[in-house]
Amino acid sequence: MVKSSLTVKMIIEIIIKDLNSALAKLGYSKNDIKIAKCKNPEFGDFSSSIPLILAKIHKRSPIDIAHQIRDEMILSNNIIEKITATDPGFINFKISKKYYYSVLEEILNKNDFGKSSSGKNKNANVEFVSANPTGPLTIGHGRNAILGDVVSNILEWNGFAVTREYYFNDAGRQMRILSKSVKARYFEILDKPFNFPEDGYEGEYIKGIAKEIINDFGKELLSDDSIFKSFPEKKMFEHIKNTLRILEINFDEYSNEKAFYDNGEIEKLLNELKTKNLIYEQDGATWFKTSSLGKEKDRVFIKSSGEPTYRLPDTAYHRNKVERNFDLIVDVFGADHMDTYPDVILALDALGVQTNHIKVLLYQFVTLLRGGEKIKMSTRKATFISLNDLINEVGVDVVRYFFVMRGINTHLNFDLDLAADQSDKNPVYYLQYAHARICNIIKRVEKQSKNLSAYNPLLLDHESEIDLLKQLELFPNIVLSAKDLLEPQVIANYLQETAAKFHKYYANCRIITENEDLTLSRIALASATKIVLSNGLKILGIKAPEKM
RNA sequence: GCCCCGGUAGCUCAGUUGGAUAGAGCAACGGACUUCUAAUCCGUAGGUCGGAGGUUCGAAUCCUCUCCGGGGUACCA
Repeated sequence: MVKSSLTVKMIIEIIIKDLNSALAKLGYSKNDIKIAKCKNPEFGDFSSSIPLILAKIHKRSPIDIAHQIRDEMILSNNIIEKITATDPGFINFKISKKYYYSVLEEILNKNDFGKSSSGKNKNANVEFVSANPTGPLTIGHGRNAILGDVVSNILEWNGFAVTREYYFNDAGRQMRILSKSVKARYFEILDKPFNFPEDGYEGEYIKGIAKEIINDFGKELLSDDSIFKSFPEKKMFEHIKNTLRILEINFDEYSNEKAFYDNGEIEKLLNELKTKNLIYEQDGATWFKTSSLGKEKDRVFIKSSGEPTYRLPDTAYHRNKVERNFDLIVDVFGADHMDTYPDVILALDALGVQTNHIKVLLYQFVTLLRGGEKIKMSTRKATFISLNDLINEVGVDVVRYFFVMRGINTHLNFDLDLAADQSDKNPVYYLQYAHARICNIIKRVEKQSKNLSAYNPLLLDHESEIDLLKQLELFPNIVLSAKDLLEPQVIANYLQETAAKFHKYYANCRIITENEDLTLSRIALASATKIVLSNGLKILGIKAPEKM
C-alpha cells in the first residue's frame, strides 16, 4: 500500500537512494544526483540527467549508460510505476496513480490542506504600508499594503506567528506641511489672509479637513492653535485606517517614530556609534561615517537644523524590532527606498546587531492605464487616483488580485479597463468562477442526500482527472516556495493554473452521471479542488464565492 | 558616473537548484451551449527569449561586455 503521508520530497529521496545503489553496483563513482520534474508528462513525472554527466567522465554514449542504469535499478517500493531511458540520456520515473489517489484522500481529510509547519514556533514581523498620515493612501501604497498582507498570510500558512506592523512618523517635515496647508485653507475659506506653503498639498481633502475644523472648533482659531497640527493628522489617520479596513487589512502594532526619542533609544544608538568612531560633526551636521564601512560617501544623521534624517530613527526602530526577538523581520518598501535601507543595515552590523534575518521586499512602481494610456499622477498636485478611488471603481477582490498577479520586482501596469471589466477577460473572475461552479455542482448532489464519503478513487482515470490531481498535489509545495521567495505571485499563478485544469476537467468529464459510483468519485475530486482553491484564495485575501 | 529592477508572441506577463518541442491570458481567426453555471472549453496563427561573446554534452536561465526602458544616487521620507 501507498502511505498517504508520503511527500514528493520523500519520493525523490527514495529515487536518489535507489539510483545510487544502482550506480554503485555498476561501478560508477558516487555522484551528487539531482532529480528534476519532467516538463513533458510523456516522459514521466521526474527525471535524472545523471547518464549525461557520467557519459562525459567515462567517455561513453549517454543513452547506453541510461539503459544500463535502468536495467540495474531495483525499486525499493511500488510508488514508482515505470522507469524509462530516453534520448539523449535521461532516466525517467513515473509515479503510480495510487500515490495521487492517496493525496485526494489527504485533501478531503484536511480542510487546511497546504498548511505547512516549516515556521512552527517562529515569530515574524512584517512591516508594511507605513505611510505617514499626510494624505490618502496612493496606488503605490496599495501595492505595498496588499503585498505586506499577503506575505503575512503566506507566513501564517507556514506556521509563523505574524505581527503586522505599521511604522509612522507624525513629527516630520511632511506633517508640518500638512498642518500649514490645512491652516491656509482654513483662513482662505473664512476670507482671511492666508499663506499657502509653496510645497503644500493641493488636494481637495485638505479643504475638507479645514471645513471640518470650522464646524468643530469655530471660526476664531488663531494661526498658532495646536488644532491645526493635531486635527489633520487625526483625520488623515482615520482615513487611512478606513481604507485599510475596506481592504480587510488589520495591523497588530502601530509604531511611532517619536517613541524612540522619548525612550532614549535614539540617543543611545548615537552614543554607541560614537564610541565606534563612526560619528562626526561637520558643517553643523552630525554624520554617519558610512565611507569607513565600504560605502561611497558619508550620510547625514542629524541635519544642521537639529532635526534627524530618517536614517537615525529608522536604525533605532530596526534595532528595536531585532530586540523583540523575531525569527524573521520583513520590510515592504517601494523601489524609491532602494538607497535607504542599506545604511540602516550597515549601522546595525557595525553595532554587532544580528541582521541576516531582516528581509527587505522592494516592489517596483505601479502605472495606471485607462484606454491604453498612462494616467499621470502627482501627489502634491492631487491629480492622483487614490487607493480609495480605485477600490470604489473595481472592488476589493480585483484590487487585491491585480496587486499580486505580477512579480514583486516588475513594473505593474494596472489596467483600469481590464480591472473594471466584469467579464471573462478579468482573471479574477476566472478563478472565482471555478470555485462557484464546484459549489453549485456539490449543492446539486447534496440534494440527493448521498453518502459523499463513499467514493472510489480508482474510477478517476481520465487524463484530465489525473492532471487535476497532480496539480492539487503541488499546493503544499507552492505554499512553501511562496514563503521561501516571499513572493505572492507564486500563489496567484498556481491558482490560475488550478482553475484552468478544473475548467478543462469540467469540459471533458461530466461530474454528475447516471453511474453513482463514478459521480461520487468525481464529486470527491471536485471537492478537493474546492478546498485547494478556497485555501489559495484565503491566502490572497480574496473571496471564494459560492455562486456568481 | 555609480547602484538597483526590468527587456521572452501584436499587448500584459509566467518560466530559481542549467535539461528534452520556450508557455499562459488578452487581441485576431475558426469551432462547441435541448447538458452539472458558455464568466467555460477546443482548434488555428503568432518567437533571432534586446544584442554579442564565453562556460557546458545542453543556456531564456550562469559569467563578461554592450544597447534600451524605469527607479535611485538630498542636511526629503
